[in-house]
Amino acid sequence: MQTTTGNTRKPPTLADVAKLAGVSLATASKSLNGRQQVKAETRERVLSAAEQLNFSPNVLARHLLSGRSGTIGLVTHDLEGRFSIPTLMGAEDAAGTGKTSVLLCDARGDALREQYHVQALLGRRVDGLIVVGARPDPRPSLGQLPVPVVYAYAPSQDPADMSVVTDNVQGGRLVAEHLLACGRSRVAIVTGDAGYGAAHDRVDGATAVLAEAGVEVLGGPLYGAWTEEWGRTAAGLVVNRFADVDAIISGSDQIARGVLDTLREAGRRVPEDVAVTGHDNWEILALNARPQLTSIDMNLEELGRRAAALLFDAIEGDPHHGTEVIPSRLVPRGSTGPKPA
Amino acid sequence: MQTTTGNTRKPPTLADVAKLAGVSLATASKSLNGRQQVKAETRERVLSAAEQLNFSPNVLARHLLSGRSGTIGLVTHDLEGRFSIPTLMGAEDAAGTGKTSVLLCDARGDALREQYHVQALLGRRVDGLIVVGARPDPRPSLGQLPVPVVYAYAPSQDPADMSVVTDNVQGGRLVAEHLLACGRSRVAIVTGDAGYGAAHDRVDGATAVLAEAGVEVLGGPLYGAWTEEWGRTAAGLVVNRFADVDAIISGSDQIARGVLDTLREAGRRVPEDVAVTGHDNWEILALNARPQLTSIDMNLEELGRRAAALLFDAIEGDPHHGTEVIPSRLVPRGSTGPKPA
DNA sequence: TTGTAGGCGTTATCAC
DNA sequence: GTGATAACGCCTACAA
Repeated sequence: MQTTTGNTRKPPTLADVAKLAGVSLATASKSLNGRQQVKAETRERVLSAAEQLNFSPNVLARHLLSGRSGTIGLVTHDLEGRFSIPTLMGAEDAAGTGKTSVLLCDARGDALREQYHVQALLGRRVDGLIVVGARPDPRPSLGQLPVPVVYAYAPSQDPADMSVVTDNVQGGRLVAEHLLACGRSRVAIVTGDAGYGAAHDRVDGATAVLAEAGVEVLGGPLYGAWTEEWGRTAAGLVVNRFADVDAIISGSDQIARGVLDTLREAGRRVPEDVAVTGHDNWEILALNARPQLTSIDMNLEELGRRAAALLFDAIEGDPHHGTEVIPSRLVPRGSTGPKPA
Repeated sequence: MQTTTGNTRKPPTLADVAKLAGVSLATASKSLNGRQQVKAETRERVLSAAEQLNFSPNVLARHLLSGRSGTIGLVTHDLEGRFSIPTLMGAEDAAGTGKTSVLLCDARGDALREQYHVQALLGRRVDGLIVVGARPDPRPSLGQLPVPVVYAYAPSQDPADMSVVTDNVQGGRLVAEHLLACGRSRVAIVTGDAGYGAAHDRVDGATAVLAEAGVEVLGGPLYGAWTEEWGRTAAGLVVNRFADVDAIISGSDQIARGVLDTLREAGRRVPEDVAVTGHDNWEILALNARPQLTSIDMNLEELGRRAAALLFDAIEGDPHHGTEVIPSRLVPRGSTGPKPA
């Protein structure tokens, strides 16, 4: 580690390096940037001078010329939440590997705050913007901006925008296919708030597959809340009304946890008597469940990476349009399995 | 909303505004920055020109002069984790209100990646750095850097650095005081990995308070893992060995959830027979528990805000030193209450 | 009250 | 191979 004396001194500039190496600014620049038009020995001298001064080039100054800041803005609406974080990780992943950095803002679901942050980011001359929603329903477009925008998780209402979302319908299908493969035929669905498009999509995917197999959802899907409490309550309703239920599809892992609790207390064995599935693959819930929870992973990190990739394409001048859908995957665990004969 | 035509055109510059307003660069600058040396009417003209062009000043260019980038770097080691997010929110909160933005990097617990990110951030001329750890144990210092650094959640091993951490000892005390106030005297402790300093600190705080009241911890604290599974197992041990236990202090909310499950299945009523406390106040776990979980909130957002405040102080030339401790607070819920007579 | 000119740190384009 | 020099977009003395 270099012995940088003091905290306050301004960082060394290219001029300092050049002076120390006894060359001109131009030569110093070329040396450091690997240009070929400089003698090896000279380059050595510059490099060691830079090393000695602990020089790191001022990226901001570089931006003035290039017109690119090497920075993207990430506006999230759900920083404390479950869904934005993996998306954000994926985006940071895709961005960070190169030499673009991520400016993070939390708009907390407030359109005004969003507007404010977007303006601030534009002032910082970000090369592009990713907007991560809090829930998967379509949201208003930011409109025409001087830089490309990708909407992640929550798509833009404007089909001309770029959006990346999870495939909730397919997620629902995966669950149903899995349960059918397990030999289940008395299937109930317990899911969350009917105000969420995702709730319906997941139900639609599942019911479609079940219907093809001639299986009807017992009593129809039960909508409620995204809580364990509702899972417990709803599972009670199901068990009372359909004693021979052999599978319960839950709209989220939280709901599934509640379902599992009620089943255990009702003396139903999982998965022997009743198979249970969750959704989201929230490991803190899924892995700690008894038994561990079969769930749908929405591949949110992949979604984030994809969003970043689309954004970079657009920045490079190759914009896509419309909504891209990231498939989910089933993560089978102990809460499902073949139905005993 | 301005009708910005096209996606690709370069943003307008101050020169464009000046030209449109028919004034010089300097006058345009003064007008936009509220300098007094310009006629009201002229200012109007400039402002409306700026409006018309949808001009937003290039903050990066401004940095070249001021030497400040209006940006801080946030290096986290636990982006997917429970603890860094609220800290990050607090920091973003404190920063975002002003006009400094946050550059986010996830180092994922890897020192090399951390080093890399720090260099990248320094290249971007951040005004300061906040490093958020993944676990509360002391970590190696980054050493002398050209900008101030604050270590959040995980303190630096070097006392000359600035650190902000949670008060785990005090958290432990709060729990013990609460349980004593509830009239409990047969108290067990179930906590996580003994490799975590936080586990010991919380235990120490609790046992100290209990000892003062003449209460010993039944069988001594049980160390294990930060999982529900261990909570279930350990609670089983406790109940078998100490039938008259009337309180179980859990080292985390996850553990507490496991404890609650075992107690319910053992036929113990909570809180009547046994009071249970958690730690972390992870709402997804605490609020969904039966009954809802009394827990310790570490005030992580406050921690983040404080870290940012310390950083800003240091940036302004008023650096603090040493480790600042943020007190926790008890959040009482249904899992604790007075012991019935 | 307004305009001119220099400089912030870097890179690219030329001459040398 | 190397070195002046002109940008980039903005701000701030200073001059007019």
